[in-house]
Amino acid sequence: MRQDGDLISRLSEQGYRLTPQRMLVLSAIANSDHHISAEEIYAQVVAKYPYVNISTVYRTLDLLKRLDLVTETDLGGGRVRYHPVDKGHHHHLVCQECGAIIDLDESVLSSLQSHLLREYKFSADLRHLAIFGRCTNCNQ
Amino acid sequence: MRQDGDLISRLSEQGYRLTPQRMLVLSAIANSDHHISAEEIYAQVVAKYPYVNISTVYRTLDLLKRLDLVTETDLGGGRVRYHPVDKGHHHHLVCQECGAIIDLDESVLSSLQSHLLREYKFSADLRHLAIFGRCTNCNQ
DNA sequence: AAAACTTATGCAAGCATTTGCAATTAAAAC
DNA sequence: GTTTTAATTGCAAATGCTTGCATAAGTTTT
Ligand SMILES: [Zn+2]
Ligand SMILES: [Zn+2]
Ligand SMILES: [Zn+2]
Ligand SMILES: [Zn+2]
Repeated sequence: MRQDGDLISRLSEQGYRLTPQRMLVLSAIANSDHHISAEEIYAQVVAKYPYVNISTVYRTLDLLKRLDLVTETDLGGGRVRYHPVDKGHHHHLVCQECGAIIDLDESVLSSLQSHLLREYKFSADLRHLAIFGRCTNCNQ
Repeated sequence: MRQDGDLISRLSEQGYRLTPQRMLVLSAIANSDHHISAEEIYAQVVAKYPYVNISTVYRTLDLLKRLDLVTETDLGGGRVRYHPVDKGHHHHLVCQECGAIIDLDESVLSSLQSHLLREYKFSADLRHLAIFGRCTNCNQ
């Protein structure tokens, strides 16, 4: 289990207030090793501090995205999932049929990244992508 | 302006009913050359047939996706957009800062596609993708 | 330490999309 | 051509997420 200290210090360095709500959201993200959803974060936060509103959770997530501290990825299942950037970059293949998720090293997309930068001068945000499709089993 | 005949015949070939609602949704998609949203489709449909519900539009879009006749792509702006598959494959680079959209030939992702198939036996659905990031102007 | 200003939160309403269910419509069986 | 069965729709409610606005909490200025 990791500390959430680095996330928290990054926040205060940038001049944002360290409210109890924000600390709890940060904690929930930093201490989760899978890809956590807003509702899971909210449940953890509310357990310790009952008067938090889910919109505060979403606003904190928004802030963390802007500061490049967490990524937001649609892995299917109707809700978006969050992951701390400093826990390492990778991607996922998501089977639309059975829901299976295959993990991918970040290097798989690095040649695409540099191609887009070279040919289109476009700096693509490919930090934590989900690519949908069909796995072997489900592809007939 | 294209005919919607091919979309319609594909539907009936597969044993689905050609209800007025479906015909109007199909028409709206086939006759739009940009990437049309559910609400734009709904507006066009309602103009000709006032008693249609937006959930029917969404259900028809769902059907068309399952039959591989339209793609659904998030190009930003808070609503998803639809495009007929038979109007040609391509992709987009979407600037998160200014909203600019750069068009991409489908070939840009074909080596990724074959890499994923070869190495992971995963058949990725890369028919109409939006890649987010920053354009030259907005990248400092 | 008040006053003035800024930031962050809670609440309620809103938005895009989905879902459950009962009513309608069409196709199939008799 | 009725009855039976299946597909499709409309409606209302639900879901995940966002936004506007007034209150609250924290900072800065005086
Ligand atoms: Zn991941
Ligand atoms: Zn699968
Ligand atoms: Zn397109
Ligand atoms: Zn831009």
